[in-house]
Amino acid sequence: MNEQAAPGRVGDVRRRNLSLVLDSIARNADAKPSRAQVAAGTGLTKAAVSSLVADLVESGLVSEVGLYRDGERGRPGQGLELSSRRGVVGMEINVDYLAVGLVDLGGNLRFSSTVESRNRGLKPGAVMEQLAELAGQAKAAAASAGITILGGGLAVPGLVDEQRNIVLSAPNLHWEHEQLNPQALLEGAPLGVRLSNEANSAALGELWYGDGPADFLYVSGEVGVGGGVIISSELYTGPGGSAGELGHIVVHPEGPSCSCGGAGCLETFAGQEAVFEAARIPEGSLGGRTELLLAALAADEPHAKRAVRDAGRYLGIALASSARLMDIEAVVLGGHFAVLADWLKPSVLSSLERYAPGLLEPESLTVSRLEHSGTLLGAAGQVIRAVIESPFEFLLGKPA
Amino acid sequence: MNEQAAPGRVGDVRRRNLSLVLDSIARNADAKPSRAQVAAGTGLTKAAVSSLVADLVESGLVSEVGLYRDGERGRPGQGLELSSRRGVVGMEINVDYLAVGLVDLGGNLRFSSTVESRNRGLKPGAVMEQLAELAGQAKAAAASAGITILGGGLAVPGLVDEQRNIVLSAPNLHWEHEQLNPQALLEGAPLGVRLSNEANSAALGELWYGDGPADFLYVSGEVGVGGGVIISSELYTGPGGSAGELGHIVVHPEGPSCSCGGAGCLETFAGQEAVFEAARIPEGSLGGRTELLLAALAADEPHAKRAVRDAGRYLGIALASSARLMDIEAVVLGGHFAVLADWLKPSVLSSLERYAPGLLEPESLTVSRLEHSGTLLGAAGQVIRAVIESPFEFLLGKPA
DNA sequence: CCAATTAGTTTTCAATCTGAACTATATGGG
DNA sequence: CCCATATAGTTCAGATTGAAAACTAATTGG
Repeated sequence: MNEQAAPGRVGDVRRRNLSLVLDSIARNADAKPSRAQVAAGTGLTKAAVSSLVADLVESGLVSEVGLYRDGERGRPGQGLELSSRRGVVGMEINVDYLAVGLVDLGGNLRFSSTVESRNRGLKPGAVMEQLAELAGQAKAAAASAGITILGGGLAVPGLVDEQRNIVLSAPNLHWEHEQLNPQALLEGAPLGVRLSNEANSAALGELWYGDGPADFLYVSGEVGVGGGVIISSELYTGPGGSAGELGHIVVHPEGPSCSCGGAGCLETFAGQEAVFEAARIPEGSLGGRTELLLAALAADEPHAKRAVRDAGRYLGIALASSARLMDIEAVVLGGHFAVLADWLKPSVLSSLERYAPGLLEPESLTVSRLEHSGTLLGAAGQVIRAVIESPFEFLLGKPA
Repeated sequence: MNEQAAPGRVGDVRRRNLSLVLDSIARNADAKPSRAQVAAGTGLTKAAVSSLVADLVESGLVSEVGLYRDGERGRPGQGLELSSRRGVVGMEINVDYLAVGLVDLGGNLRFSSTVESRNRGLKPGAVMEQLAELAGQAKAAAASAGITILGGGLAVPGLVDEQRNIVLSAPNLHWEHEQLNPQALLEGAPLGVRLSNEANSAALGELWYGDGPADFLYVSGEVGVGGGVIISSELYTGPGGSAGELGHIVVHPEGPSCSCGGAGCLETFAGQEAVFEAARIPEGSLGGRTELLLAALAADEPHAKRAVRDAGRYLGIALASSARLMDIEAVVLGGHFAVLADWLKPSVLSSLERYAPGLLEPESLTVSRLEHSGTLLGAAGQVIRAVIESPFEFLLGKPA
């Protein structure tokens, strides 16, 4: 007998409805809905909602926030919200910085801190030590605000094995199959620390806390070119968990060889390194290469303009192919591409028009406004979503 | 309040378990499992399974097939199977033929019939009239075998709006936004007729009734180049339902313009028309263009060999990009590509090795063995799966 | 101050699973 | 031939849980 699905038990109904109620409170966080409003929104009866909310309040996931008098008549309701006294720590390792943020269950960034750090080539251990210091700051901030930390999310710019806490490959850090121990960053957090990919986390951040629609492709132009695919408000990771590698789509069969071993990849045309080089902005320039590039663009410097135009053209090709294959209807530009958006967008759009006319509307190509915090929010958000999706685990084993 | 998920009711548990039991019987069709075996396989108790099976038998979806004595001692079980007296009609409209098949719930092709028909440029009405004749044959076959027809699936080589029975675009038939009335093909079938895309149906046929693994990309080289993406044993259709359009991935930025309005699409290098032309096999050749091409390849004719090699090279590029973007781990070649596989595979593999080394193992590039019946089985299978996934609907309103 | 209105709780009921006890039907050794 | 053993399948009590309806609580406005 080959089976997979678990049998439905009577108690599953309650698990599902606990999640449904919690999700409803999360979605309507602005309204601080009452039990009656949650009942109307979910389709459950008031009686059922009362019972479910009682469990959620007892577990500490939901708080009552005083009376709520909005209507004209009748008894006022008790406003409900995800507890602001439970939080998750978002963390990010990137090529030239480290960052942490403390996010409460409601998705508010209550504390954050970033330090520059040239991590390329450093051993994971050394980087994790530095990150632990930052995590300590977040823990201190949580303690002084009376927030219990439930868990954490750690985003890295590479492919990860989430189950086993391994960074399979992060070429821009020069990491290859590195075992990490992210749990050590937050000793004692009941949900532990979840490892994730940077572009994927940024995409989720955009979905939950930015302007992302239910279906879009997030394009992250950090040192590498990464992507995150959101379908029906869920991250699409593919069977092996490494979907969204937009940077290694082949955009020219005679293109230069790529660090991935292939050739003609988008990253060889639109990666930061390729753009800086084509724009003739040497490595180690004083004042920062990005700033110099922006200055050159503002000054109409021809190499810079051409470099960005070409990057946009090939990005357009990759987006056209992606849209055909995955039926993508919207694109959000992040990272480096968000910074360059004013110069990049026109050539991306004209390239899309040439290679896939009518497929993507110009309005559906948007630019992220979350900047770096998007990745932190997304990394933490994955743990928050895990709580919202199965709050049952919290009902008995309540954290202090 | 913005909500989507439906609340869990107590009765949902039974709906889910009915499906679970039916699915277990379907998966283990070879074993004709007993109630006790289903209980062991699903994790439900014998008591629950007995009650669920009673409902399924009463509805006519499941039959008992005599005693089952396999063990050494003890009371023998009643073997269970999906009823062979309930069936679904699979139908296909393609550019140069029409086909129907009668498939019972167990997935056995009980009757099939194909006729050649040059449908390109014909009005949908004329084609549907011809198809109705074939459907009549299937109905007659069902009647004489005592099979009740529950519904049907109709596959067409183009993009469809499944909800509204519209063929949005089938360029190779010269159809554009055509309203069909597939229900008329099977008057009175309780589940109606479901419209679907040919490549997607073929992919599902491969998954359910062929050798397809749980995750793969099916590539259909009919007149156009189509694709179907299977992820975790489910068809990935994308937010708008048009995912898998492999034929219009851009494989060369300076490539020729394409019927889709774009340029450099895979179809302009690897579509049937492009291959025949490059191989210098003129339209309307006596003996069939495919047969002539195979003969030319067998005779080492240089234009033919080059045409197929180039098609393979560009197909390899498209597969490399697809694998990066969607994390695809296996590919099944179907249609024209299956016929040409012996000559095509080497160049596809060397192209993959050049553009995405190590990404796809050579063994994971396989060739479909279902041929045309794959599409019929897939089209019908979608209705069969719908029954397996929600058998509850059948419990009260039982078809005769 | 009371009618109207809305929030939330209590009570009764039905659905449905689990678990244990029970019945049904086979095999095989004495 | 018969009974211990084993396996299949059924019956029934018990627990969980949401629906529906009746009820209590709290507020506004005339």
